[in-house]
Amino acid sequence: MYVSAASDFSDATPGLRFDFDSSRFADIFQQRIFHDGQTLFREGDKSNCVYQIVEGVVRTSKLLVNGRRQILAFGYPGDLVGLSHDCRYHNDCEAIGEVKVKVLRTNACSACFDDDQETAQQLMRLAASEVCNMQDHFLMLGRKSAAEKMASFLLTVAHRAGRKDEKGIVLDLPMCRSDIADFLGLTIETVSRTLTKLRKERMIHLPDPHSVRITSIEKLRNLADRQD
Amino acid sequence: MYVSAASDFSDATPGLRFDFDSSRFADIFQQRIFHDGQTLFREGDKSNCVYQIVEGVVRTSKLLVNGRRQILAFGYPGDLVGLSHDCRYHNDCEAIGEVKVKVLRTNACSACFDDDQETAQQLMRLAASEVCNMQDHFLMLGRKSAAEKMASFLLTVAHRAGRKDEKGIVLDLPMCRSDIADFLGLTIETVSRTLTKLRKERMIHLPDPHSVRITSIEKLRNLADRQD
DNA sequence: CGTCTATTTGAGTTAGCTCAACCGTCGTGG
DNA sequence: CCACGACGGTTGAGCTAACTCAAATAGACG
Repeated sequence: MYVSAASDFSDATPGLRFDFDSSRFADIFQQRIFHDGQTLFREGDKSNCVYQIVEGVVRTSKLLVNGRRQILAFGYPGDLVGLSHDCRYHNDCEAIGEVKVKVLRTNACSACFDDDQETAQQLMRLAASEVCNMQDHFLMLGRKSAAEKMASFLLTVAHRAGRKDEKGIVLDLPMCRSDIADFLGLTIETVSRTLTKLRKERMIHLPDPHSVRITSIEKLRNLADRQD
Repeated sequence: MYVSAASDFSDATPGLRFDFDSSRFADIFQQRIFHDGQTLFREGDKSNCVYQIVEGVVRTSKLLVNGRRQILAFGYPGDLVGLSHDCRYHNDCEAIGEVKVKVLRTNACSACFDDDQETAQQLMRLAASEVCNMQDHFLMLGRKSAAEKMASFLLTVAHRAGRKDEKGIVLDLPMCRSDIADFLGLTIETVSRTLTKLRKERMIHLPDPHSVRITSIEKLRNLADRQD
């Protein structure tokens, strides 16, 4: 489970922000580093920690028996991963590159912080707002073309982690093509072709495979929710 | 937002059950009937009610600007719809056929029931378990073929609202083909053809368009999460 | 009986998939 | 230092699952 705690990621969750009060939780907080590809947790593991990303990016995913994979979300700084309604994690979570997290131990079989009503309410709102983000992901998976998916994805990352400079907006894509493919429900080839297509249509530059410069955010927005 | 409150819907949320203590909420509870196609709420509406389905089925959905639609979930008796993390609903919700609901007025801008910690915790767990259900829906939308989607869908409905008799499991499908199509990310034609295909492969009978009899649950299960 | 709507079925098209080749980068070992 | 293989990404060619468009069928209802 993935929860966005930053205010400026999704238009659907404006102004929502959540910072753990570290002093209050000093006894249960702990910083930790994960390296590229390392697992934070796996589906089915007993869940006794919630993680808040401090630096870097993680991916949460589910596997089908035959090896097909769906990436549920990319977790950026501020986001929470690992919330569960029972004692188990319900998806895998891995680091993409170097990732620094705060580890928050939860009491036995609950992520509700029974003893702290205020925090529980914060988590409730976060969970509800995460449901909201997931709903947009549904729309994308079920009802958008490859180009529309890619445009939506780039805009989301831009909104989340884009840096503005004189020539436009610059993004890092630390995840590999197969991560993007499994997030959007496409193949790596289609991801690659679609990026090339957006480049040829002068919406983006691709200085290298893991950097994107958005050169026309208007075109990209038109594509992401086209009217036809 | 949709929350499953019944224990036996998803294998991922075993044993989770939630019944509002009506006596405790007598002052804010109210029963209400909605007729086929009637709207419980629309995306963007101010959210001051949560609904628990008592009889019938509802659909929650989101619309793309161009009219494309994604159905997020079908709400069955026991389920909660209309939870929000802010003051607004983030999807549409309509009745399918005659629907009886309990209406639960929430205080101004919160579904957290600030004054009732126990209920707040229940809702938290429900929201988390709903996220869990949604994750399975992701896998289906992003990574399954039409036949696999249909098989998964039928099994889910069977688990939720199937009746067992001497010849197998019988389901009602009160929703129309276009609802199913928009839930699975397919077209109505593909839904229809896929049902016909499952019928010809002797997994189901179709006595009429809104009834299904599962004749081989094993075949259906194999198809839903095939190993190849 | 005619109209309307939902569903099914058929025929042809296409977006995205599969399979394969190719390219550039990087780390390793001779 | 270079050769080599591994890996991630891009591109091409052909295929196919699902889509679009169209027509046929079947109930429901006035």
